[in-house]
Amino acid sequence: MRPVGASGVETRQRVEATALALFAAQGFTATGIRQLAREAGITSAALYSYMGCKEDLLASLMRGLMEPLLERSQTIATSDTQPEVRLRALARAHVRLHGEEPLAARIADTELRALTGDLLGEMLALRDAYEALWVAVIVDGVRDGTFACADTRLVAIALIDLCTGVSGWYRPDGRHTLETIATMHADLCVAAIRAPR
Amino acid sequence: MRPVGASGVETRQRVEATALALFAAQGFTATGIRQLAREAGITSAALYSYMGCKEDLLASLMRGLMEPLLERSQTIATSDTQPEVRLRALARAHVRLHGEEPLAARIADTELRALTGDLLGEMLALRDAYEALWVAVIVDGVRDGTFACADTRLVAIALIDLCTGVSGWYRPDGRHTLETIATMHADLCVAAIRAPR
DNA sequence: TAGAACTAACTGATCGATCGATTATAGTGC
DNA sequence: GCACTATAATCGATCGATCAGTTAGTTCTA
Repeated sequence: MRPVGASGVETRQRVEATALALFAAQGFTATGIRQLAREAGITSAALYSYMGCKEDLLASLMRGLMEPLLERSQTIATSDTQPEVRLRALARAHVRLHGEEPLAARIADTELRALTGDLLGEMLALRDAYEALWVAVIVDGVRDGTFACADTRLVAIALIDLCTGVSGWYRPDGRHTLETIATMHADLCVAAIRAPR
Repeated sequence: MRPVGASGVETRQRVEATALALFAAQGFTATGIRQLAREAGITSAALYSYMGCKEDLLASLMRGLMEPLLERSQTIATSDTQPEVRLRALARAHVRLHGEEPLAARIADTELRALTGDLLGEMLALRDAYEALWVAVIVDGVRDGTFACADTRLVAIALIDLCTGVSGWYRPDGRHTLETIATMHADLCVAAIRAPR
């Protein structure tokens, strides 16, 4: 039964926003499609107009964070600037997106294990490509003497993790702007591996 | 039907080890008690000899990480040493335990949202008490001029997160000993917030 | 010392509930 | 009239937890 004035575009947005909120708050598996549908204002059967299956919905939400993050970061990592400038910009981009999209970030950071098959492969590839950008920038910095570190991959992961917690606590009405927070994290990253003078 | 030679002590250990592995690999909610029981070598009914309910089991696994972590860290944070020494030791303790107990760490880091009521309150209190130790040490370091940072809480969380990723990749047969990795992380933490000279 | 009584360590079956996904159908809007 | 946007009902399956019962191991007592 189609309600008066129903719009597929709006309903899709509601479904996605509801899924973001519920998956982030209680986890993918713990969110049943009946709850998702009810809170999106439709029935569970109607959900399948907007998603292939539940796992497809999860993957698309995660993609919604990972793809822009990777894109922004690829541009930064390949820019013709000093490694320190690039590392700062990588950190900023990471914190910014995690602050702008905390729900998607939280899902992307915790629900990889809910994915199977090709979807899992795809998300792992995005994650690995993203990490590789950080590694490359740090390697450049070590090579030109800006940075010093004993294990580039370990450090890249540690710094990415350092920038990741924002999604758990940032609020737009908090003490600092997201830009300030992003800068603080960038400062921490650069200071952490700056080579001794 | 009691099997010949069955031992409650051994069975309990198997249940806990199985739960650690499964909860960490696929998530708490996605791990059904029939699977847990089967892989522990008993039936789902027998599980209830070893846990109050599924959520109780989760909480006890998380407690198994959080309590020693908090204990070790309390001793460190209240020791009569310089803030830098204490921060290094906090980071080491964190990385060490996350490397020694990667499964419990992974669960503690991702499954808080599966808890409800008093259990959730308890775990949140442990987490908050733990964070407060880092904050206190960093505050001391800022006060005595060793450290410089604009927002102590933000930095404490960022540094804890920096040390947390180990549980995702450390393997005992890897390139570095856990002690070396712990030291690297401690170095990153101290360098990240050391005051300019 | 043997058997009864008890405790420990389970089992198969069941309960009430929910799960993700599908199907036939129906109202809406252009 | 047809594409869109839903619905109620249903399917086959699984969920966490409980219950009545069974076997193994230990202790007690006559």
